[in-house]
Amino acid sequence: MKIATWNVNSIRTRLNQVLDWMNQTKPNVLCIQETKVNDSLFPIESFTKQGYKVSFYGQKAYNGVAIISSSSINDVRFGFEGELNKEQVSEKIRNQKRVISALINDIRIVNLYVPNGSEVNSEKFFYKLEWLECLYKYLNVLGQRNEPLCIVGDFNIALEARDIYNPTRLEGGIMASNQERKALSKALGNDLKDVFRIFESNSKHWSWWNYRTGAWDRDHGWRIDHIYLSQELIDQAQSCLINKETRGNEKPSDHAPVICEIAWPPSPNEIEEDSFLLY
DNA sequence: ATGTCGAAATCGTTTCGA
Repeated sequence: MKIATWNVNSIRTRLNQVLDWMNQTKPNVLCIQETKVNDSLFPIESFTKQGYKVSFYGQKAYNGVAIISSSSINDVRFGFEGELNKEQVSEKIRNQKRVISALINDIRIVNLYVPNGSEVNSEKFFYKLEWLECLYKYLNVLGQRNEPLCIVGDFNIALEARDIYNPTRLEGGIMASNQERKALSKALGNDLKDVFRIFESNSKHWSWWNYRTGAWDRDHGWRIDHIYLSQELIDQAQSCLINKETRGNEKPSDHAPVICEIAWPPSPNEIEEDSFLLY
């Protein structure tokens, strides 16, 4: 099973690039962020024509998330309020459409667009920290349900020095501050693992290059798009790659897709071996 | 400090967010 995440920076502007990439890559599930479109204007048919189902949670101009899947999409939940009660999610958090989740092949897929935060200690920065505290509560609820978890998205945070092209200069700044890193690490807890780091420990693997400053040409990138898996899925993970070539397209998104492959559902053989190990 | 994008409103240039 191939699960991918991609911040497309407007699904309508990027539609043909996304369809081309899907045609080449054939993901089972593609989670997209920054769709920047009202639900009534989402280009549903472009995906259903290719045999995919689609669920979305969007708004005009900003934000917006969607799940596109070849298997049926079940128990779709919108926003943090899909799991938390109203007192736990403030109105300003509810107003930005950044969270959608669903059960697909018995995996709870969560698609996130974490706020950018603008500058450390700005109003938007504190919004980001509040949002991450909500994420912590949200993932706590999910963790109690015994579903295999796959949390993907644009996290707008590089958790480690090796995830940034110039850590000396950039650590401590937005997307690499201690406050953001601590808040995200707390939200993720101990069970969820960044599947990319299971297969690749070196630096210089990026998923985002700023449109400004010739970042792509200089390879000045950040790895801020992640796929986190709970243990039973990590055990079945086979690969995790960043398709950076899409960043070289004409009129590209500033983000590249990240895709992981998981042997799922596990073969009957493996299930037997697992139960044997219990004895 | 700034570069470039995408979308919306103020409709052709400006503003916001990233």
